[in-house]
Amino acid sequence: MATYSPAEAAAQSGFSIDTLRYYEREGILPRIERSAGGRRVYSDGDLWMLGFLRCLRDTGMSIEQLRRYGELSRDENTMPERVALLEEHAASIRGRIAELDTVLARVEEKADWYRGEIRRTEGAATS
Amino acid sequence: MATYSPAEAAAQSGFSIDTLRYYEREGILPRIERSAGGRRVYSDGDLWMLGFLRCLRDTGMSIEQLRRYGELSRDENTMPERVALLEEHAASIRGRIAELDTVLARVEEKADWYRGEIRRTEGAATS
DNA sequence: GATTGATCTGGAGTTGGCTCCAGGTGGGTT
DNA sequence: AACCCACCTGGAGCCAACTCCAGATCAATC
Repeated sequence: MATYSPAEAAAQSGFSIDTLRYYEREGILPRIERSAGGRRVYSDGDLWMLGFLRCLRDTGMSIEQLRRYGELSRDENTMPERVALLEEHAASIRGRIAELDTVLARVEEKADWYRGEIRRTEGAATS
Repeated sequence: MATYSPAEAAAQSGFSIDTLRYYEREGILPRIERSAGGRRVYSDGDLWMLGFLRCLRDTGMSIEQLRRYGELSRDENTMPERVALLEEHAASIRGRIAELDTVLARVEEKADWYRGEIRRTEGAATS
């Protein structure tokens, strides 16, 4: 199993080093292994978790919920809860997509309307 | 043309009264008409604008961009800029939808995997 | 005309989620 | 052994976007 320095973990996950420490303090991440000298040593598993956390975060899961997921992930017997949490999040993503679809249509409609107005105005000026 | 009190404008737009004042201070909204006594009186046009601003805001447009849109809306000759701004926003919405689609698949996959694990573990316990 | 509730103003405070800082240590290189 | 850069800790600071507050005013009602 490979190991990673804080800088590598940050580069690969897209979180900043400060954010990685913050997530650990907040209990989103487990206590990360340390080297003899006290530096953090991230494992493949940690990186995997980070990748998934980034997905959740990027799709709007709050720090509070992230912490809940992190805590559950440290207990083997919580898979049903994790499923529930993920399904809830999936539902919120679907809702969000629906909302975005609706607004996208409205924004495009409005842009079209403006384009029509512009043409109309140009026509008036030229006639 | 109907008119609306701050409370009505808030109720219909979904913004709080404080937010309406904030948006006006920030130049997102135009200076709203006042009654003899100095109270704000919102017009149908204002409410329409608020409805659209809410769509933009809810789909992640920043206050900064909202202000830009608001400012442009006060000048008749800026329709091309408004179109550009809306198209840019439409593009960002489309990008966001694509991202959400991707993550949604991944989250569902993970939930499925957990469900598989749960079944496996139950099976082991029962056998 | 007194009460009550909505609204006014300018400015301070809050929240979520980081981000930065000071002062100190680790450890590979010259 | 001296250098230097990455990293450590605890805690302060920051940013966007509101949200709340104090003290005053307006307007409809008793």
